[in-house]
Amino acid sequence: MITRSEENYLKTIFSVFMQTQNNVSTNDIANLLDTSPASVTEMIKKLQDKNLVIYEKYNGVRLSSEGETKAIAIIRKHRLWETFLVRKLDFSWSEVHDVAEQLEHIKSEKLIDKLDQLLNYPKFDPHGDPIPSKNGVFNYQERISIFEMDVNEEGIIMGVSLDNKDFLDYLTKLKISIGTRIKVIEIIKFDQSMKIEFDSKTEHISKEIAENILIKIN
Amino acid sequence: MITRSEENYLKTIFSVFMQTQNNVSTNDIANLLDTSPASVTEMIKKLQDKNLVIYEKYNGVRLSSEGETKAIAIIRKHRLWETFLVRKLDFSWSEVHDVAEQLEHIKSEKLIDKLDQLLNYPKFDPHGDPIPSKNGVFNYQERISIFEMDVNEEGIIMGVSLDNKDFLDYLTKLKISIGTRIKVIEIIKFDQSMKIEFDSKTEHISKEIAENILIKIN
DNA sequence: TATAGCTTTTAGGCAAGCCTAAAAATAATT
DNA sequence: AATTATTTTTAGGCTTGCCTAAAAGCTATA
Repeated sequence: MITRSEENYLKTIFSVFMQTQNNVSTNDIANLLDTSPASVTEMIKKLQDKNLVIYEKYNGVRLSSEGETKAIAIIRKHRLWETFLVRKLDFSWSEVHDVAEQLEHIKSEKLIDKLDQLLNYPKFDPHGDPIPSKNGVFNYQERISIFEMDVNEEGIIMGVSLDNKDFLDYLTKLKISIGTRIKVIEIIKFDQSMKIEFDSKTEHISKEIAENILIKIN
Repeated sequence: MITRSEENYLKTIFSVFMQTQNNVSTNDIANLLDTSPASVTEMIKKLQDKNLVIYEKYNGVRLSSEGETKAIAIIRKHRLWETFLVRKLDFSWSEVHDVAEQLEHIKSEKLIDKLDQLLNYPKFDPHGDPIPSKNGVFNYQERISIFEMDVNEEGIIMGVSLDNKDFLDYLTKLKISIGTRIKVIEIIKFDQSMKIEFDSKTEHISKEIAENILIKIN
């Protein structure tokens, strides 16, 4: 049996490894899980004993294939629950995270399969992140941030790269959501802020905002 | 913050007290929670420190009003989740218990309110037990078991008094569910088994089955 | 290459929630 | 009422998952 805490470690190791393709450091895990490096070392050893990670002292850690399977299953559950909360219970973009963080640890294969079915087998969650299928396959979608776009370029919003309440609330206020078609009107050299057009109106967004909104490419 | 374990103790104390109207004994709690009496004593002290129970050494325990509020909230969550699983995810009568046991500990008031709304504010769960409202009010329905009925008496099934997989699976096989109208045809003196009629057919059920099916009275 | 500065690990501790064994209190029976 | 049986509590231990402080190992820079 895998504990809730172990699941959180696996999820964290998975997502850092996805981004860096390198063994994940003790310190990084400690920061992300808001715990001490000493606790991380200890837990990694437990995960190693269970064959869920590959670990070498002073050299970081990565998931074994068994660990990866488990991590993907947790991510699948998290993203399906987020989708459920938004679609069926009218949660807003910014409210789903904490609740999904709890729901992702519920153990019942049938529950997740049925939830998947209820939601009609969604491929992306409300943040635009891919939901792995039951057999662990992700449906990637190449995305770039608005910040990387040129003037006059157009795109469809496909997700965000930041899961921060204030950020998401601001997007809601601007009425920007997944599927919104936008066009870059102007880039202000001085502060790299951008004027963008969508739904027949223009808005001015900061560099920080532009960097964290992702559009579909090609 | 109240822990999952504490929640389970409160729930247990509440339900035993409901049945007996007496202080609940250490041993009873230990048996129901499948733990040792020593652990129960220890936990009760913790709950007492948190003002959730009223406890006197060697004299059992009962809930404080604060503890009762918490217990009712957990029962509300459990029964709403059971209703959700059956109605929205096609779980059968017998499958919901274990999953609801996990889901009842998810902490989010909004989640429960929205779930309640999605299900259209149900008053009874799939076993026919009342779901307390947000402010803790139960909608009781007086019920008796089929075993207490006389020959030729009729009634509508309103619930069960046993949450056992084999029992519930058997009811499913007989196609007996909540709302089914039944009539007692014959009572066999020897083993107190009963012939009952429903949906234009007769079935023969044992005393044990009859005792655990509840019908609406009046 | 030696040393200063991180990072990581080890060592020793703590709270929660459980355990067993033994002691104390209560209940039942002779 | 005294003794036996049962229930409950206390005492001491264990595991999990966390902590801090100190030691050990790496890395970067003078």
